[in-house]
Amino acid sequence: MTTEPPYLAIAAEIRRRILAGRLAPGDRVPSTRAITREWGVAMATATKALAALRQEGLVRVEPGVGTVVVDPKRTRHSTTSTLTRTRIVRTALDLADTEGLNAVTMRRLATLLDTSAMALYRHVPGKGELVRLMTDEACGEVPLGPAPTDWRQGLERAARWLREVYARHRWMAQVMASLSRPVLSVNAMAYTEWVLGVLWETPLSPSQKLHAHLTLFAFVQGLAMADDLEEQARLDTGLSDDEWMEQNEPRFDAMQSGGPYPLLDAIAHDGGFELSLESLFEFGLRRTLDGIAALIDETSG
Amino acid sequence: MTTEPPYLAIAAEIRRRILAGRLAPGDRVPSTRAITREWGVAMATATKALAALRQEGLVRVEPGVGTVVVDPKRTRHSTTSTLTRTRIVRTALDLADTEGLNAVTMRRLATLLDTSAMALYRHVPGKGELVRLMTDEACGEVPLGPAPTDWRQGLERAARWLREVYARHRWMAQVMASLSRPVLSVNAMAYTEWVLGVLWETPLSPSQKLHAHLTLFAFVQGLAMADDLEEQARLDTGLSDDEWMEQNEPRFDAMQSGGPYPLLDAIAHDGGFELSLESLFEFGLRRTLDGIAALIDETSG
DNA sequence: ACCTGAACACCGTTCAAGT
DNA sequence: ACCTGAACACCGTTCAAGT
Repeated sequence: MTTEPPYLAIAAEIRRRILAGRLAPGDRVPSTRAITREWGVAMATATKALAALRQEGLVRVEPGVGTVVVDPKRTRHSTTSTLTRTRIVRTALDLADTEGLNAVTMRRLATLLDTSAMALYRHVPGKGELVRLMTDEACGEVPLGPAPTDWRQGLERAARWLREVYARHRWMAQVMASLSRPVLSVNAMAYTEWVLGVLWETPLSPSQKLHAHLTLFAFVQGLAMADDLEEQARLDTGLSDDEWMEQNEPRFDAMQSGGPYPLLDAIAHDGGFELSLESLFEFGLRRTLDGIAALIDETSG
Repeated sequence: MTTEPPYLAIAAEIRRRILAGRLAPGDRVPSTRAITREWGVAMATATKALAALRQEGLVRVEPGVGTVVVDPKRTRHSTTSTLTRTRIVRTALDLADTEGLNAVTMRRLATLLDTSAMALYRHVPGKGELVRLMTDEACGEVPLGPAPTDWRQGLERAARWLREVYARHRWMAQVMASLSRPVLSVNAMAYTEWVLGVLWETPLSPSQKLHAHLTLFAFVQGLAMADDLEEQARLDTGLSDDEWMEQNEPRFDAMQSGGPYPLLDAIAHDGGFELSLESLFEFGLRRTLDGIAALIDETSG
């Protein structure tokens, strides 16, 4: 038996653990750091050992997790579909929807698409532009339909359309809000045009039409931001809203010492009166439309 | 002359450049990378050379910039004020106000406070909690004053209060919005209590009171988000809104091919009818209050 | 008691090199 | 033409060590 290089010996040992089932598919194999400790070798040796296993196809680097055991049953995308801008944008969209915008990193995206991070830059100039493409794609998913003749029905449909887009893609609340630098999105522009068209027959001045549109937009945007923050909190902490409230009860109690809040208390003890973002949307939508109706009455009267 | 170690020779050369004025205070000295290229030495040598200069007090590491020449005139905080939670929070607040929330990193904060990043963790459990402390501090800056007896005046004052808080600290739009997991802030709770108090004498149900409050909150939040995104864009790109518009004109023109937008065009060519977030705030505030007034009339009538 | 340095596991992006 | 690897200059946080 010739003296085997240490890195091969280490790779062999980890291979044995995998084949014996002691390390199941998806499990993390020892990190380079762990290997240096366990075998008393240098980092370079540990890295080489893992690289050998990676080359064999036994393990794979999962960004954000570490090096994990590959599942041999999961038939790897043998039809290595070519990398295209659309494929990148769609994958990024899915990722943002399920794990939040923070999870969309070039490296993570690259492993999902089975390429290197740098290959993405051949199809997309950078992350900023990628996010812009994602918003445009998202705005194109839901059709607006023909504009109703009644301005109120039209504004209401526009608000519901926007709310649905945000509901499908909560992360969009973080990027859509800019008013003076509108998102360079064909589909977002079509939406604005649609709303202005709906208001065209009203006696409002062009400036008032734009203000009316953006008032409703800001309200829906504020709600979407709340939606997004809560979703993000759920993903980050793994806690539901109720669990979070329960866990933070002592802190809320401690804050009571800063002064009594009888009205807030009354509401909290009634369980927030079935307050949901859905009921808030319906309430606020009606109030805002009533307010705009008052202005239109005033102007035409 | 004994053979000087290479790292000392390199340090001496850079020192000469500084003393000769070829490298002025604030200028970047060669990075470790640049040193390896210029002198053909290993990274370890380059690092040791810079460390020597740092120890002398001639240069200092400016996170996000590199190693820069120290200004000897700027009398360094000789009264090394002790590190306290308040001092950390105030410094973080200033930093977020001037450079955005993204600029608030533990390392950056530490150099501003003349300590190591890890020293901060002795006073603050982590970054999330730091941001929470910042919001509470910010909400405490502006006094709400006594509540008016008229609900409409009260709601209006609440909206203006919130808008002022956001105007002073644009980054807050990113963290305040959550409704089901309220920010654990004494001062934010006091604000909610104040608004509910203002609405107490109206004939609205408790649930409607809460909805009315949050409708206005969502609107102001949506506007604040726009403010923040625009500020952030200005900081990131260094472009004013007008410069940005000019630079992106070709892209907007290209989008026209996706369909004609006559109404948007008409507005764009009139310069947006003096649309500003300020005029939008005034417009939307009035509409929302009118809408709530309609509900109150209906309920009491 | 308080602070530090090195390390871990990440980021986006540049650049030179490979097929 | 397309993709890759190494590198740069960062992150937040843990841990063991220093004064």
